[in-house]
Amino acid sequence: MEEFEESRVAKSKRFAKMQSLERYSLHSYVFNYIRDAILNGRYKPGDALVETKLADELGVSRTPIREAIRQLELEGLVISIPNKGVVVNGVSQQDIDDIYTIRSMLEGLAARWAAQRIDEQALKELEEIVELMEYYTRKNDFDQLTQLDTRFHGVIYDASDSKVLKHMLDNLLRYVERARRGSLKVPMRAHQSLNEHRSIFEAIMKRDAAEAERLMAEHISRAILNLHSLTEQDEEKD
Amino acid sequence: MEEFEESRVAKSKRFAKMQSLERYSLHSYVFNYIRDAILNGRYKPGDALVETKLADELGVSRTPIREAIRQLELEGLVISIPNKGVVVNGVSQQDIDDIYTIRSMLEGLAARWAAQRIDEQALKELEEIVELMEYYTRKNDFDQLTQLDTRFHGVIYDASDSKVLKHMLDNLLRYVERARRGSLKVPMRAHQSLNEHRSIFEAIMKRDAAEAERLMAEHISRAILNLHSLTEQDEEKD
DNA sequence: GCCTGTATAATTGTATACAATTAATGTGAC
DNA sequence: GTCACATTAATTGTATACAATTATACAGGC
Repeated sequence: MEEFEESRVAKSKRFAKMQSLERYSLHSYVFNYIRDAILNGRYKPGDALVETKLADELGVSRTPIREAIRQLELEGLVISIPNKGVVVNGVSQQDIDDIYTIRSMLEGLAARWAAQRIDEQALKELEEIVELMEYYTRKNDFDQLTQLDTRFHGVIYDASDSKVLKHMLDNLLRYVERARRGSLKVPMRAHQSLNEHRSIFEAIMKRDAAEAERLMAEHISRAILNLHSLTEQDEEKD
Repeated sequence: MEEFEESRVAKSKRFAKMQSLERYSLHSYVFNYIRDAILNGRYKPGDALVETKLADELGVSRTPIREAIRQLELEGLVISIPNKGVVVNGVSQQDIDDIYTIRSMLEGLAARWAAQRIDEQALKELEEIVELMEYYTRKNDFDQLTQLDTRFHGVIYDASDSKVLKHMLDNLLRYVERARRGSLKVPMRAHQSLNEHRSIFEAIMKRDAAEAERLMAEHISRAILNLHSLTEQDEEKD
């Protein structure tokens, strides 16, 4: 009896370690695991997700697996057929293109509202970010630039002061995260991107909502164009 | 032993009855139940959602409750703090306004893509819907009109041929469902709405994507304006 | 062969048991 | 009184047990 108890404790310790720093609950860990697997193409569209197999694979019980699957279902990453199972839905290139089109509109809206509502402190933060972007663009530090890009847009989301808009944009970003990472890793695009960020910042500073919206929408559209030229190059290389 | 078994069977029969025609799983039933309670204001922002209490209230175990809560969390309707609990987030009037603004953009995009991609069959279906709308507008049958409105937009979502756009619009519609129901229940608005629907249909038929987008965006914007004038009237009444 | 029904296995759906964490309650020192 | 600390209760997190449904395999009839 005693041994059994201890083995359970040891088991739970093992997970605490596995999750390392993250003290989140298992279902969020499972959610991220499966989501990444789908977004990275390890789980392919049409693949069946069997709860017991996932539970074995991740070393957890079915309960957190199910919780995660219910969330993936809502995100549209999997499709669940009651009493039968769930299959991976995946994200096609067409989906990513659509997301960028949608993002360009919604980011534009965020910039418009931000221009109307931003306070001095957030404005100052934006300015700092742009300055740091200049610095790291000169240094070709793409990791820092990607982080700053995320922060720049994040500040604007917050400044737009719309819970729902921020929520939607956060979700969309997660979908294209992988695509985004590669996007800035081209010096020319980094320079162009810097100029666009500066223009957007200036429009917001001048409280020119229409201009901020236009520039931001263009900025996102250019990002997807850049992404296309990248993948075309990759295809040529292959 | 036998009695125990039977009581369990009886219990599950009871649920089959409770859910009546719907053969969905309990978690989806719970999800809808809590979502409606939040959207209707029965559960107010800040309220704590305790799993055991909900389980008692709905006569189910904690498992489906948890699955539903995880989904509500992703929708942003509740906020979950690990190991502490979840609190209702709710949907404010500002949120609804924001959703309409976002919807006007995304519905516009859907109309644009629909104009470019719709096939003859869907076009015919749209035409039929508009004709039925004329009929029921004359008859002042608001329930039928609301249904037709849903169908009209649904056909356009499908015709836009974008999985992600359709998914997002479906979600947005759920949020404002309650607001929408009241919207058409004013004869004048119904007539105006009919004209707008006809114009949108014609633009799509002519494959005029830009015009379809513009008209649709305006259509949704007018809906929220109409909604505002309604609530103002209500406030005057009180 | 191929349909059809039937037993069996696999899988999902739900409930419950137990562990871990957090909230509350109470008790003694000062 | 109130602070600190221990104790208990309430609640969430996870695992497991069992029920219900669906898929699979197989035998017999035609």
